[in-house]
Amino acid sequence: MPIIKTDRESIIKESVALFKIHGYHNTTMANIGEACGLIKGSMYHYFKSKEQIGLESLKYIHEYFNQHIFSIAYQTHLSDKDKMIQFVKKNDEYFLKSAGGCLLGNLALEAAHDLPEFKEEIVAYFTNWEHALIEILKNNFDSHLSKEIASEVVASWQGAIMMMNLYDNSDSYLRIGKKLIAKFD
Amino acid sequence: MPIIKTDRESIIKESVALFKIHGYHNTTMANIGEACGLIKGSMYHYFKSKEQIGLESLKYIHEYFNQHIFSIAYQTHLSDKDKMIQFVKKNDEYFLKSAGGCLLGNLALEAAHDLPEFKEEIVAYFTNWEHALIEILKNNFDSHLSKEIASEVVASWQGAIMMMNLYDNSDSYLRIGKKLIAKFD
Amino acid sequence: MPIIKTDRESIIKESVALFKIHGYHNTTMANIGEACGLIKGSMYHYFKSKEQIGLESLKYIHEYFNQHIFSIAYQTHLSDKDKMIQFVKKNDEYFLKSAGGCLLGNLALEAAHDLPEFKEEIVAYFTNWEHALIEILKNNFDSHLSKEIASEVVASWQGAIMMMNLYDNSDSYLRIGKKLIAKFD
Amino acid sequence: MPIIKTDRESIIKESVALFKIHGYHNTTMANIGEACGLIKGSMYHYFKSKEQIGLESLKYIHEYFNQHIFSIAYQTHLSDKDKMIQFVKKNDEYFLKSAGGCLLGNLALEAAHDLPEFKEEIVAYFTNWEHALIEILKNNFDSHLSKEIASEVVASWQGAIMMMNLYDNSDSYLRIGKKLIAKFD
DNA sequence: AATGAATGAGAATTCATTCAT
DNA sequence: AATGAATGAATTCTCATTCAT
Repeated sequence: MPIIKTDRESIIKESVALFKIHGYHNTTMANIGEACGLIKGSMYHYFKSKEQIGLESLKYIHEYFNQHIFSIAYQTHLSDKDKMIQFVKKNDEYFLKSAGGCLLGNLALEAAHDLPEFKEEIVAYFTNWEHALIEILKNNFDSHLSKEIASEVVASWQGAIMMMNLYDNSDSYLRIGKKLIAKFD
Repeated sequence: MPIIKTDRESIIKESVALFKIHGYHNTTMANIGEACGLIKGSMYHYFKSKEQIGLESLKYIHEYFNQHIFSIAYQTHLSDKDKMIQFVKKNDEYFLKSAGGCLLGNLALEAAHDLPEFKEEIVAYFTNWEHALIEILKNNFDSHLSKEIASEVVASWQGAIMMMNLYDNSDSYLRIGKKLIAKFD
Repeated sequence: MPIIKTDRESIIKESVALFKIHGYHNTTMANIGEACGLIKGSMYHYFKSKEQIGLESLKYIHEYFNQHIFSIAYQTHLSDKDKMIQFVKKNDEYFLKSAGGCLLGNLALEAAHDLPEFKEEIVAYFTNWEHALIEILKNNFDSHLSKEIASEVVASWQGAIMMMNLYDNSDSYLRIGKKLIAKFD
Repeated sequence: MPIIKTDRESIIKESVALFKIHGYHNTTMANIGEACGLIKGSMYHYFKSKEQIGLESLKYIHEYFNQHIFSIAYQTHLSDKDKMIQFVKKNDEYFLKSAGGCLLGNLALEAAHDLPEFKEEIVAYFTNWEHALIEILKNNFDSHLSKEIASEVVASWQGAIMMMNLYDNSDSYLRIGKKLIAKFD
């Protein structure tokens, strides 16, 4: 996993914010530069292309989820229910706070047909998300059902994030996590 | 409302296909022209701008759903269960056949922040979708629950369509419709 | 001199109005068509090119001046003073009524370097104007002075028409004619 | 006001020359670029649009006149007659040397109706020109007559510059200045 | 005569990228 | 590391013109 230096990291952070809101193709190197207090040409000191910035942005967020959210599923000192509570809590914190929804979800549609490296990262992200949920569910649901629930939840969350962005209302989104936790009662 | 003449309509159809797969900003007038057997400049005979093509593409699909899918909810000669069966059937037919997922959903992520007219149309589409579902549900579920189910289903469907596009697997997507019909047993 | 048919003439009239206000290069065939209630392609039934419309517009106005204004100088039944009074009167009538100034003067600058046929017509127009004035002046002023006055007056009138258009004030313009008539007292 | 950096200034200078000869609408960004030894897109490094180049070209020449010609009227160490002699001399130098006539006058005809910012600058230029002349005249002529002479002279000069461009003959143009100076004898 | 459709060249503008300093 | 300048390709859009009907 890429350990990003401070300056590269700040460019990535700004890029993530811009890509989430405006999309990949509708964000320019000049936009990113402006957000970083640099001119567009200076970005090429840190990244060899816009595509690399895009890809590292995806990896950066993916890694964030791996470390702070998906990892919860693999902790040994928590009960399954507590894992799920933590998982949902962290997930909600991230998506309620972060304007523009889910970077990987947003770019999924733009990238699926034209940017294979992006697609690969995005697929891996959603797969890891599902695996994490399966890990929490597997002791309480059989393997097949766990998989079903996991993929349903990931999809529902993504759809709900999209709607939350359109309607500026988080009720539906939050209900998904609540129902998921309720499965452990 | 948009009673489009044959030629305008064929441009819109090609545009819809391209926008769904490549996104709005990553589809050029030259791409659209090529798909229509015209040169790029000729499109301006029919539409005053790319943005107008985008907006009419959204309206065209929205209208298609109004006429062929959402309308099922308001038919008087069908039972609620049969309405839902029909609704799900038509929905599935559309999304399984049509490459690239849901135009309105796809553009929601790209355009929500930069193209307010697009956003307006997209919001109206999802609202109509929910209203149609509520109409089918309202005799069997109380008002509040109907709304909840409807918005959940729309979001889940959108999320599932996104995943179907990424994973090339329709199982999760199809399960949503099945569960919805099962609510009437 | 071209005897223009009714329909050609109405296109020319609209074109004159548009060229005066917007200039030659900034007036499109579509603009002209719209003003005539035709589509742009239909103009090619009457004229083979935009350049021909431009040239005939110049000739049309030139001919108008020949017939209605410059001709006054060559009438035999009027005194020189009365000729000048009539000349100034007709001139004033034309330029006060017609929005946008002098077509030939306006296009002079656009055409002088890039449209030699236009330039030729424009030069002929101003030359005829001067000749007419010389004709009226020649009995009262020696040949050299008549020429000087004539060319000064044409230039002053053109400059004043330009200013009248910018400032929306006809005082300076009208003074030129008055002074010219006063030369016969 | 426009303290233009070297490179911006050289683009403006080339643009002025092109606009004077070919007009605003008939000069392309590619023409300007070629004259500057750049490709058309590179101009956008210095100016945000063609319109901005046009407007700055007008301001540049206006400023030139303010500093080198109009300013003569407000100098304290010269007699009125000497001011006028200097004024005419500098004016003549400029217009005899500079191909294509008066930028502000030329664009007045093209732009007055479609580019309000251009018109504003052009009006201000001619107004300053008149004010300068009034300043020189006011001690020898009453206020009303000074104004009349000034506006007549500006208009005559503009008309004469137009004719000088068409006929390639500066006699009439030069006579205006001579007569103006003679008023002080 | 007139239209609507189509064209091809070219217009202004954008943008990722490169490079000398 | 950072900048400002420059590039070349591409993008949206315009426009005079042609042509089949």
